Amino acid sequence: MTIEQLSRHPLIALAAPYDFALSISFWQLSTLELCEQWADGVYRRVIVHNGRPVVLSLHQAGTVDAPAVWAALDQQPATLEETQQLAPLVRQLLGDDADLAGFYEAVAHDPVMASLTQLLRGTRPPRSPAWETLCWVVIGQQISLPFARTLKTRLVQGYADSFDVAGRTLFHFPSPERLASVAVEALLPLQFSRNKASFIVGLAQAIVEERLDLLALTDMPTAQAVPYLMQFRGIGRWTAEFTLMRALGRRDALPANDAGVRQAIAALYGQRLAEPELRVFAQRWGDWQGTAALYLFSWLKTQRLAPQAAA
DNA sequence: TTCCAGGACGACA
DNA sequence: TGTCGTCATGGA
Repeated sequence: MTIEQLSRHPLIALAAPYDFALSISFWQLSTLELCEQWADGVYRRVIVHNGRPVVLSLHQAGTVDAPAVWAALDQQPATLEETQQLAPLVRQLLGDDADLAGFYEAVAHDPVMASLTQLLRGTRPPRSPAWETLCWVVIGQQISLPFARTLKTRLVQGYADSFDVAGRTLFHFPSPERLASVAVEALLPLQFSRNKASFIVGLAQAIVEERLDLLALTDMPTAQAVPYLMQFRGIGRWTAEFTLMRALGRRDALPANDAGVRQAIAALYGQRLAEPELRVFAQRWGDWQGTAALYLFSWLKTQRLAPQAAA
């Protein structure tokens, strides 16, 4: 399908450079295909629109240097009015405010990171809602990615609404209200540890009881948001930083204790660093350490996917 | 069998 | 404040 044909639809222009496919497939090994999907060049996620859950589909239209998407709601192309209404959310979902050019310039002095920015040019990982992200990250604490994925799948299969789209099942992540009412014991048969189950339920209850305000994170600098999150049981520094990086796209939020970050630095820079040393090491990226971490993750993803793609 | 995974918490010195 | 044991499972 050509751009001309696609241009029948109202377009949402995005900041360049932006590689839609590269960016969306970023989380392919973790959360993708449960609450968000990437198939046939289309990104799908369930959103609440005018008070009801609908399947939002984003179709690529444009190029890396002139990027744009067009939207559909429940498989029907959005009207001009709907597109205008959806544009801010779409831009937020796609991390359109991330200043990639600024990042590339800031790390140009680091040959390794500079080569990554060339290899992954236009990568701007999609963001997911803070509550959904926080749960994903808590689930992912300490366990392997495949097992984390198993737990995530069981959680959404048990507690999320599902939508059949293009022959696939798409889940709408359960709200805090839904998970706050779940008994910790009910998650144990899903192979959640008691700690992990109580963290998830407890955080949901904190939101319902308005002790935890994830919306307030938007207006907090990262240095304030990290200790704010860490007040709550189940959220350590890694979880706070990972959530801020993933959900809010904080360029200065570096999950320095992350095994993936350490692994990527060991592979690319030849240095196996513990958390304190890694934080010092990361100062070379200035306040772009979170964005740099995303590029390290993205590079790791290409390494992990390569053998599977060849198989 | 041991160690490591996209850790956090609580006890203890 | 820093260290260590514990939780919990799967895979290499």
